[in-house]
Amino acid sequence: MRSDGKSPATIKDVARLAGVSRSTVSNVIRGSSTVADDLRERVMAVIAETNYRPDARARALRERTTGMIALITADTGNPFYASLGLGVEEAATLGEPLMIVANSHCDPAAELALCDSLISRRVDGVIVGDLSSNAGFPSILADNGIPVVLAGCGVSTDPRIGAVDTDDEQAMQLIIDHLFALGHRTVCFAGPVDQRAAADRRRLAARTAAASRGIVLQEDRPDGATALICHNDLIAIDNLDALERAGWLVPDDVAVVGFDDTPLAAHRRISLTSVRCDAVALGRIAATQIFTAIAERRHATERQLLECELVVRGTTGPTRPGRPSLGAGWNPVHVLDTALERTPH
Amino acid sequence: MRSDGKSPATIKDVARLAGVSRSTVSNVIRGSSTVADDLRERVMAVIAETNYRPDARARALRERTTGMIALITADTGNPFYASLGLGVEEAATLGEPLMIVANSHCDPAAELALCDSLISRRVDGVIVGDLSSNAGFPSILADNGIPVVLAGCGVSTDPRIGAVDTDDEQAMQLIIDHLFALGHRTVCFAGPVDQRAAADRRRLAARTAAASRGIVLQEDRPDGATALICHNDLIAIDNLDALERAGWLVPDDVAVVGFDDTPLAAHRRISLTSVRCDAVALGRIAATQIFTAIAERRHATERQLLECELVVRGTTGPTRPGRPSLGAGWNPVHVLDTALERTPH
DNA sequence: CTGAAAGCGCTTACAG
DNA sequence: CTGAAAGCGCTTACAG
Repeated sequence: MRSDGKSPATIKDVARLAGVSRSTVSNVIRGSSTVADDLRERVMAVIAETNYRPDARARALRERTTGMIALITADTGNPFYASLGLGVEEAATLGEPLMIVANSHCDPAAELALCDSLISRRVDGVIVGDLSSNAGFPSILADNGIPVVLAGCGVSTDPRIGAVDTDDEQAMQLIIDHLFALGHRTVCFAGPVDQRAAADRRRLAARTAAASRGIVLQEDRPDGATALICHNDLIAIDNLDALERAGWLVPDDVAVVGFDDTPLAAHRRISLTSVRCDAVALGRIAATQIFTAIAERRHATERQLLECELVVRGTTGPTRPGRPSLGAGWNPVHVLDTALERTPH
Repeated sequence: MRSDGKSPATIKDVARLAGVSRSTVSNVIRGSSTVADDLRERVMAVIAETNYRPDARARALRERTTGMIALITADTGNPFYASLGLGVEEAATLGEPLMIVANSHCDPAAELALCDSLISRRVDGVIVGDLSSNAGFPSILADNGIPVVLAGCGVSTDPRIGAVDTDDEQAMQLIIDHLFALGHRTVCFAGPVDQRAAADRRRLAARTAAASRGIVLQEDRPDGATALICHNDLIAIDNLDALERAGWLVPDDVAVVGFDDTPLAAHRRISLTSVRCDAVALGRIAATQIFTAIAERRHATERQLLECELVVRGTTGPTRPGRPSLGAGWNPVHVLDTALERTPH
């Protein structure tokens, strides 16, 4: 297949051509130990002319490390995960480990299959962007000596698993307080179509916050609500669309709140009230945890919550007495896994 | 690090525990050759109780294959790439190869570094979602015996490189014809901030199509244009925002056209006229090419263009005499690499 | 049908 | 400072 019909040069080839031993070539490559200058030069020259690149597979086998980490995502179409990945990338500059980005779709079977594959491949660490409710795979990874940290999807009961997440309780309290001040007394929480841990968590936080204000919280049912609190911006933006197509006015009839403050929330035509959390920082922190855990050959066990900020925009406003509230005629849209499979309107 | 303090079971452990040779264990795992039922059962039992998982690193070294392919992306925040990845995933069910998704940001230095890493790791194949203009790394990959196909970013001059892309010439003709019919005679093409091959290609196609209608095409400058043809939806949506913030009316003063027909284009509040191309199909076709190339130990050399369809929505309308056209007061926004780093308005 | 042996391409003590 | 040897965990002919 190679144009020249030969297979890639190995360390053996280089050693032979340079007239040294394989150990010496290895030492030159790794910059370790002191190699005599003339030998080093000879080896370097041969490496350059043969275009030799050490085989990472062999190295991985020998060094018990692959230089690869995995980022497990729920929904590649959500810019939130893109930011998360960017944060990981930022933190990764040092050892430049390669990232496997895998979309589990929060499907338990897919998660398990992925977990198996990741263990077989002996990835150095795993960052979980979201997972199905009560998913067991992080513990299986830990059982196999792989450090894992949850990023943006709660805190595991397994002490061997690290976490960095938004402070959902605080965030939901901000949302509820904002809606309460605007006069809303019945609100609806709209989660994703699948069962994912992050949504469970936010749902619960919404419940607590609502209770603190005496607000009635409907979950995934609209009955009488004048505001829609959505699990994330993607869901919020989709519901905004669905509401307006069904004839409701936002924010006059019903308020809509998102979560993540993705770039689009700030778009003039969308102007979505949302919770800003620094997804890039989330990724960076998770990655840092993982990298130090790998370096110290231990699990990642730190847990950290990031404060959020409410960004008020055009989709929330005061309730207007006499306006219709949501009712039987309309149901919140539970965005499909990747928002990409929706049929275009 | 492992909770039980032991390292993962190896084939040697299994062989010992089952009282057979390593070859037999290997045969059982791979289902190959006929192993006596009783031995098979014993081995299976030991595998189950030791939780043995073959080490993919060793296997890769031995089998000269890694079961990993890479998808190189320009901008993870663009849902277009998410769809592309979904298509690859769809086609991958058979051998369930793991995907390395890497964001080159279309930066030549990053591309080269990534290329190096991919060669070292001996990935089985590479799908390129976009690349910098005249990037040489696909040929370097090919030099190293790695099949590569460009998906959605043109056709390489290197015959060893496969391609599947939108038919930009046809698509641009659709756009130009549509705008011409609406009365537009001067239009502006807005590309991404970086130099990427896909944009070069579209820019050229716009030039040809515009010439066919006697339309004046301004590139990245607004002067006198009444319509903005954007390289992709992300750029279009950002420009829509920028235009309206600057006081222009869309579509009354200026028309905006996107490319990709991402889910958001269909949103009621955005309603972006765009070119629909099946990104999932693009990914699926590219992946199929790669997989057959890998299986047949050759380069992927097919080239294929997919027809596109123009979806007319609310951002394009007839020119209105007397309305202001774009001028010195405003410049198109060239969206940053990942659209995620924009400061929120 | 089963196992001993060689080898994939590296790195790492260990002699010299 | 340099090289011979062992070994990482697999698979694949090849004997028996």
